[in-house]
Amino acid sequence: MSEPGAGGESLLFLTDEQLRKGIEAMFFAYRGFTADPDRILDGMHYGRAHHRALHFIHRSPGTTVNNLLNILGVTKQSLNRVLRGLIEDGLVDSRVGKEDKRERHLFLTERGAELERALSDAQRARMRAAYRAAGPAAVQGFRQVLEAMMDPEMKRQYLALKEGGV
Amino acid sequence: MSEPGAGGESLLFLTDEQLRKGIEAMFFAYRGFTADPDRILDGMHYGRAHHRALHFIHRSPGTTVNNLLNILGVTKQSLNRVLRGLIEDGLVDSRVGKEDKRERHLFLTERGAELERALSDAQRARMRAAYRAAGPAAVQGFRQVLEAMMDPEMKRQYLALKEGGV
DNA sequence: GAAGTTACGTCAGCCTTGTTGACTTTCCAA
DNA sequence: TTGGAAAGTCAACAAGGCTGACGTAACTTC
Repeated sequence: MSEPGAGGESLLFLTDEQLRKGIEAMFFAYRGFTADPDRILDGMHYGRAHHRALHFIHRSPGTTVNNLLNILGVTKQSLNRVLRGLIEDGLVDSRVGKEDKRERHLFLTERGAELERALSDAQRARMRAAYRAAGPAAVQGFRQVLEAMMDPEMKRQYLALKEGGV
Repeated sequence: MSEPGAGGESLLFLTDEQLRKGIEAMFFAYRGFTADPDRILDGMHYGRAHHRALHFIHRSPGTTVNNLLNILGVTKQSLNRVLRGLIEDGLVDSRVGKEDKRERHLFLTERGAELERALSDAQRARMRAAYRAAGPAAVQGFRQVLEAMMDPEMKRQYLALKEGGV
């Protein structure tokens, strides 16, 4: 697949200018990446943090608070606030663990799944358009660079979430 | 919802599962992307917002406040708070415009340039490592997908910042 | 020259989302 | 059985977004 090209050209390639463009591309693209969900959330008293929680609960139903904490990389107090709102509003269901009663297992309710769907539909639509515009080969490169950019621990989490093949 | 309906292989390609992986890759990679500068800023009473200001002032010395506002996409009140701190601490110099005295032109001071360098060295190091690991072809794809993900207006800004060729 | 517009700064107040610290409940192991 | 660790909750604070209102200087237009 990639072939780092022998010696010479892969050097020339990594000018500071090239790297700077990559950095700015990440900055501007991330804004686009979050723009659609943000727009939907705006007005409801929810934000990006709620979106993230919904996403990962949808993805791993029954996950514990601690689990979610590791994935999201925030403090439990911060997550708890977000979760409390979602639970009170009936978007998320929190069930005491059967094995270990200290744990809370999280699930989306009907309404929670509905909002999650709206958010991820919007985000997927943009991603789909970008993938289409760039083409399959570009997408592979995109994923490769992103994976190489993650901290090892994050990458571990990301890959563990795989479950669905490449 | 998903699955378009024509064409051959580009179909299989854009499954919701593929798109979801792309979404999660963006999420985890962005954390890595900001981790090193955040670590440096931590402890100083600065944050990511200060980093962004320093970056774009470094990049376009003499830029006006309004210019920066458009690039960063925040309100002037928000930017002003950040800028005020940087100016008071002697990292940024604000000079009244010669042509139009209403404008303020922004420059990094010696110390400002120093901090900017520390931040962008760290960020570039990670980007360089990721580029090396993924290879030249992947990098091209990476940039293509990111550009396609930007809002048109952001993309315009991003390309206008080019000045250095691809 | 007066009136309107633009660029910038600032005050006040709000919201989301991060933080730390202190606490309870539950589990487990010495 | 007791003491520590782990999971979760409550309280308070800070950063950095936001809106709205206002002031001032400088430019532009009529």
